[in-house]
Amino acid sequence: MDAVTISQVRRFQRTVTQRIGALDDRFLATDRPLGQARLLWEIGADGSEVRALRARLELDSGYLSRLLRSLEADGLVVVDDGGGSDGRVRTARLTPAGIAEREELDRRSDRAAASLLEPLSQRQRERLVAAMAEVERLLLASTVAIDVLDPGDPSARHCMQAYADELARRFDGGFDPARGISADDQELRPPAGMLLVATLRAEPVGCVAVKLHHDAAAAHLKRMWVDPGTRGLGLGRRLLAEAEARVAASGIRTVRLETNRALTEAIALYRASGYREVEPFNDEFYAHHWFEKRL
Amino acid sequence: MDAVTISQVRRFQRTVTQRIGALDDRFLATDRPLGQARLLWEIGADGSEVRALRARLELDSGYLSRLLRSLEADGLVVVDDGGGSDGRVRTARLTPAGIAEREELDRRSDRAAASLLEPLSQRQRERLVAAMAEVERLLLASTVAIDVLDPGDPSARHCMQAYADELARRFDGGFDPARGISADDQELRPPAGMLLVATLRAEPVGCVAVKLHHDAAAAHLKRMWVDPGTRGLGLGRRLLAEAEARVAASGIRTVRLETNRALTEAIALYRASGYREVEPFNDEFYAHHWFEKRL
DNA sequence: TCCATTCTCTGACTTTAGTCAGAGAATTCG
DNA sequence: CGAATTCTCTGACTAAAGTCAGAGAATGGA
Repeated sequence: MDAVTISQVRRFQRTVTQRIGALDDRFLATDRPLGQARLLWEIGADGSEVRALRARLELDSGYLSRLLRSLEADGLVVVDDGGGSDGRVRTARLTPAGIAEREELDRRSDRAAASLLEPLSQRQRERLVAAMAEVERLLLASTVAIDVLDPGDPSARHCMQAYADELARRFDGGFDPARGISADDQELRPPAGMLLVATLRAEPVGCVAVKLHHDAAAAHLKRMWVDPGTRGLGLGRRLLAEAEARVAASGIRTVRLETNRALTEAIALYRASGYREVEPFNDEFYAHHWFEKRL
Repeated sequence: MDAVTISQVRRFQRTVTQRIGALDDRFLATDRPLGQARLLWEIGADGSEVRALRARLELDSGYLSRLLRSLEADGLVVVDDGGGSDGRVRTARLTPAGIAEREELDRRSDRAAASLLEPLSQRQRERLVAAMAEVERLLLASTVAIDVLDPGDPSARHCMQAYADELARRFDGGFDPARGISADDQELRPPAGMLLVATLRAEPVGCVAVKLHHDAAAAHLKRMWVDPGTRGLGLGRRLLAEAEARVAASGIRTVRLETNRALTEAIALYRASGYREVEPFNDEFYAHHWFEKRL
């Protein structure tokens, strides 16, 4: 990769960690250690399952337990089985004192952020905030990982369900998967096909299914979905490119797909990615447009 | 300050520290603790005075000493009196093994930066790098502090010297301070006047002198200088605004200044900041333009 | 010249962060 | 139903990071 680009990224890292890290130290520093403060923050006003905290903060379970004990000892937190169905899972909740301390942290963070902006002119502030939003958006995009998952995987199921729900909402007359061309689990397991799932911090945020039809000349894409909350990150394009790369790796040189006229942004994506509209090559009930791309 | 703006800054902080911090951990992690690795890095290929390291990394002197001892024990560093004139100051230098390890850290950092860019499209990379450069530039700008310094202060002297050097370089026929209107130390100490100095991480990067003339109706600005390396950060504008605020605070309602035609960017700044060109109000040898602003 | 200051270093600590093994209760899967 | 797994917790550690006091040599200023 371009050396100038990389050195810009590293310079950014240095400046930002210095400047942003310094704020953390100066403002968040109560008499409370950073680990406890972070946990206090992460529990939130509505409480959190201990299990979720462990996942979000990526902490050792023993260590987390001890942190909770120390917050409990200070009267900021109570831990109980939050009335949930699973008797193993415990829930941490802030006491009024805990809420007060969390609000204090909040105020300090606000002041820290304000102190960053304070020396700048109005115009500079606007530009900084806009550039920050852009950096954040693209860093988020670069955090998304795309992997082949088994269709039975919970993340995969979540995507399929979300896909079906969205189509049901957007199609005139709803969507019934049974009426469309199948893409059931067997067809999406290698070597028959595969399911690519995009995940952002362990949350599934997009997918695309590939049916390889090794006997036929063309692979077939189905179940293309991107979480509405993560649109604009170029995820659709990445999923498509990843799928195409895998198809090409299997020796097939043509990719086909069909889509519904309601899915305007998908259609735009296909066109922009080099897909040509072709005559119908199947009788998919929900399709209005058929596309093909030579790899 | 605007709550939306502040929350954008805080969201940025969270995303960036997560994403950038994770890279640190995953890639920089040799078998060497972070503190040692940072120190190794900071010593640099040419060595550094221990005193300078302490200042740059803001470490306790005992702690730093111990870190140096452990790097020395691993054969990566030697500490000696670097042949300097001050026998108390010691200098740390990397051994060949130390240089090799530093280069390894360097390669890992490069790889970390590359891994950040890798999932993105070419277009996204370009946008990310551009936005990073903008954030960095503005964070740098917001790091600059402006303070009133005594003209005898080393930072103040540095600015005055840099100012004179620059004029000597840019004026046709050079610059001799003795031929211009005076602005000597006595005139730049309260209450007669003051000297504002902008510093970026303890480095002086700009200044402006204010002569108050309490008897007269107008204050007088002189010695406006911004370090060439930090131009484009809006520093000139900030210095000017700060000076005007101090003038206003002393009850004076008019600011005057004169400048040379060679200083085109300064002239543009004065105009953009609301200064009107007026008839010559003094006989400054080096001046071609005279400006005035009502506060 | 002498006194205060600077610079580095060592000794003696504390706190924070984190790891690992395993136990006990609850749940899920075959 | 029984076995495997999940979830939380405690005990017993280690390593890293950092603090504080003070000593000894070198330097600078009155």
